[in-house]
Amino acid sequence: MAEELLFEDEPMARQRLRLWLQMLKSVRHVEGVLRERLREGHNMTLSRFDVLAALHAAPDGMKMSELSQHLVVSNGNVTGVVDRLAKDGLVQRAPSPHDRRAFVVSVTPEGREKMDQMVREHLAWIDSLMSHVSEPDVARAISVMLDIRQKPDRPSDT
Amino acid sequence: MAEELLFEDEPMARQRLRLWLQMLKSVRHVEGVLRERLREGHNMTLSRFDVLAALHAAPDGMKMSELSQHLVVSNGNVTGVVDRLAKDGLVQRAPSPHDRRAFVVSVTPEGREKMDQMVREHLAWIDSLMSHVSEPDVARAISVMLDIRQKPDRPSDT
DNA sequence: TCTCATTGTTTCAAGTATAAAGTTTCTAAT
DNA sequence: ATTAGAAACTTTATACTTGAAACAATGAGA
Repeated sequence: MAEELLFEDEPMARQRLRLWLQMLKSVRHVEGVLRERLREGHNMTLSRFDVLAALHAAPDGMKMSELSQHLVVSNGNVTGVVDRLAKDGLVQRAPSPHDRRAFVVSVTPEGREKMDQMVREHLAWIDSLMSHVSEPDVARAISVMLDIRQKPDRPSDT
Repeated sequence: MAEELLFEDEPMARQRLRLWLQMLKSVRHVEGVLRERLREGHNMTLSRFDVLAALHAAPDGMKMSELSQHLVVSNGNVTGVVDRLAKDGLVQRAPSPHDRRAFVVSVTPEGREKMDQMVREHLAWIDSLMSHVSEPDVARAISVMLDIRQKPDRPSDT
């Protein structure tokens, strides 16, 4: 079988692949650092923190489905993490007043108190981990991340 | 307790946090697409693919520990994934000639044949998913990802 | 040679994650 | 008012992932 032509510009494709691999590595690196510090300092896991942080920033709570979309994880995942957080008294589920299928999850006072401090530390950790990234590079990288989530216009994508 | 001064430049810290959150979302988005396509098209999971791809690019194989460092995952994780890949006949473990504690893992002929095609498709998927990111932005973003993994020089980091 | 901290790997328990299937409720169009 | 389809959520099975503990092998220094 002859070599098929799959790419208009293969060097460009390879460069994009390089970016993808570097993104993966950097995300895993930062996650590792965060995981360790949350565990050591707060007896907290990263996925619990992610859920708590989203709720901490949402004064009126969020629906389960809003949480899973915001965090880009499955519904079943959110169900499990919220279950554990609720068992620890850090979040609470309330029936949605408008939709009897839905729940509004929110941080409890205890959870909020814990998070006020943790969110602050987390911000400092991220700032420090990214201290080598300059202001214009941060802005540019944010816009690249947003571009990646645009729908692709290439035919090879469904 | 009075508000402590934790940041020289809090707006900059918040901007870096924004970047971090966007990185997380984009990585999870791309992972979701890759996961689905690998499952539908090749009955393959993403973590198995990641290991296979690393080995596919390493003609002489890799040690377990090299794999876990390269992929930024734990040793125990690699042990499990390699076990499953070996059971499926896609990779093989050989004792290291230089170190009796170590194994050299490599792709089997069957694994290589499968991967030759899959790697090509994977490249096309990534290229398509990132088609909105221009050449200079890709280059810049790669360098940002590398910067993130430099040791931080700020005091708040251990 | 002995010793001992380190390295390479596996094992295990607990937690995280997905996909698919199931339940209930909602909505829109008859 | 009925009904079909979609949406919100949970449940289940399976797989992944980590951190810590265990073990053997290494290597550097006494």
